[in-house]
Amino acid sequence: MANISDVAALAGVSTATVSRALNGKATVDPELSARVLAAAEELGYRPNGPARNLRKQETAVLALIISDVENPFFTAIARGVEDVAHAAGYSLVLCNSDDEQAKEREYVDVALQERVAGVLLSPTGNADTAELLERHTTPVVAVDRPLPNGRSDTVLLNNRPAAKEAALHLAERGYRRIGCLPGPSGVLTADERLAGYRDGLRAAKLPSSTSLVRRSRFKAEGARDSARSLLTQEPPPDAVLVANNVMAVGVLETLAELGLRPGRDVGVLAFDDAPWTTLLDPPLTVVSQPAYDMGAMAAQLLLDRLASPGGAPTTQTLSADLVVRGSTTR
Amino acid sequence: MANISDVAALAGVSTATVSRALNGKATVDPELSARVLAAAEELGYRPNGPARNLRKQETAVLALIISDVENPFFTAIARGVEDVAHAAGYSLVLCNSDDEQAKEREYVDVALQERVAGVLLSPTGNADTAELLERHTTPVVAVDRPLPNGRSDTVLLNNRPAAKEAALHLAERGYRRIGCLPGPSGVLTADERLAGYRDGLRAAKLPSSTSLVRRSRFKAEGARDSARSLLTQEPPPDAVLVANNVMAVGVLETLAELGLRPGRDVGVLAFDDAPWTTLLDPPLTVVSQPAYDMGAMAAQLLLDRLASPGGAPTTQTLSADLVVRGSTTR
DNA sequence: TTGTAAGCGTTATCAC
DNA sequence: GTGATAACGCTTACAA
Repeated sequence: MANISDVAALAGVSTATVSRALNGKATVDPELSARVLAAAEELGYRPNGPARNLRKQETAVLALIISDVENPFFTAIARGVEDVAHAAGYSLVLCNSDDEQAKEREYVDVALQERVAGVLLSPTGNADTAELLERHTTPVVAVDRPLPNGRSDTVLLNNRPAAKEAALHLAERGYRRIGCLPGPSGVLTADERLAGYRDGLRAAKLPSSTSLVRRSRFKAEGARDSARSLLTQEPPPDAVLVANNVMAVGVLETLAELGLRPGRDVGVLAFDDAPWTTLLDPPLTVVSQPAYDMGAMAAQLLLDRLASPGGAPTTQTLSADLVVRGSTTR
Repeated sequence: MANISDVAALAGVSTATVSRALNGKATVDPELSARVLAAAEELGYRPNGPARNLRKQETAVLALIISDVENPFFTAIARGVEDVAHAAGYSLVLCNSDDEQAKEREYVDVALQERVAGVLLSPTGNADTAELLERHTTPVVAVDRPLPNGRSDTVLLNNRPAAKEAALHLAERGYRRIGCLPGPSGVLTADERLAGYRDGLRAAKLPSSTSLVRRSRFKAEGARDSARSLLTQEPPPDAVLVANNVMAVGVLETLAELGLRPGRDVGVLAFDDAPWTTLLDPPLTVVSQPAYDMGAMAAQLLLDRLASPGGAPTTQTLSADLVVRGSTTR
């Protein structure tokens, strides 16, 4: 592949001039500049990224490490990040940690090695990763969940109030034994949604019981098992609050298997407003998270941090909206 | 950030020895090696990627450029690619072209500049991109759609027979005016699905008419408009074949707005088996594409090409499965 | 087995 | 306004 010397030779100038011309520096003769551009075009010259990054000690690449590429919530975040990053001249690379601490660790390692300008991360809760990032100077923004040590810019959702509102809504609709599938223990979003759910039950003066809660991974598979175990006990719950849209798929499948109709037999309320939620019969009542905005805001925070490295980390908390549909109507 | 000289100084050896120790070369004294490892650990040393890539003239990174991160079909491909790449020691970076030729062009440019080891691409049909890639030596594999010039390894689906089978299924179920939303004109997958649909109508001796076809982007929005225009004409179609799962969302929304029930009023059959298709009432009949396998196969093809650069490009074609559910039962 | 030093392709500093 | 040249941090002959 052609390098800067090839271009210089063809244009009959020095490599310094090629570099200046190609980077649009003011101080270069228009005629030479034209010759350089023509030569570069002819050779299909593309500057060597690694060499440039090495010399400049910086890259125009951001890394976004999310826990599930197949979850629309995270892909919406990715779009938000990408639009803002792109507008500022940064490329975005996406990495999928699968909610596994080892994979997350590995991708953070790669990002640090490649000296990306900054990292956006929805942390699995791996303390190693947090420590790793803290020891290095690469700016980090946590999205959706905070880093264990909490010493970074962070964009969160007000999970606890949102879950409380959701539980209260179920209570108002006349459901009396409300179950909850909050997601995995130890993940803050899950723990907060569980706490909010309990807040709601308390406020509605409904009995709270551990037998109404099942922890599982944020996956359809785990939710299927949890839902089956929850709904086949005696007495069964008459409603269920589900922590995300992927789990909601598993829950709804289980309801269908058990011959239970959402709303009439069992109230169903899930976090995340996926595109298919309105297609169901009855349509799904959801807690809609501003995923795109969370991504955009996180990217902006990172760009700000790159522009002015000093200063204390900030935490932005966005609000979710309860969108009432048919699955919470008896 | 600590560099190799810092480690060398702390361990009391030369940079060469540090490099050899850290890269597990055999010829290094165990005691020195231990000292190096300890020093590297203490300093939180992480080799500078750009410097290493520059020196070695190679990277262990693959780029996957897909046209829609929010489409489960493409994220499933991404998982297939990632698993295979990861097992072979490569990192995967994901880029989202949004089905826009300019963005695709830009990401290919970035990939070439960064000297990634190889590129996987579901092309938008941009001839520029194809030419760009051809002029450089970076290996490329096309997934789901071929490159315009067709001179690369390629993994495809047998779209035309699959669409024909789908159309025939609708005919067998007694639908007589079968419409089609094949996706954008000029995109091969869309054009092939349209051709297969016409094959099916011909085989079933049903009338084919351009008034039964609406072209649009592979998006819910476009499909909504197309479906409305298709279904409100006189006489309306009694079934519709939809080219992907994202469009299917738009079509199903439109049916609901028009008060039409899938299956009974209008037969609905869509490409892609998204997780939510079984939750609908009636559940959606689909053409299930082996997306994960397509990704895994494409990654393998790329790895093979990296291992042995010579040889003619191959094209692998996978088969889709018709999964019959309720939306094609009257 | 270890160290010295060249070189990967850029950009930036310095003379001219 | 342009050209030589040093430097970025690493790996790898080659020498010791």
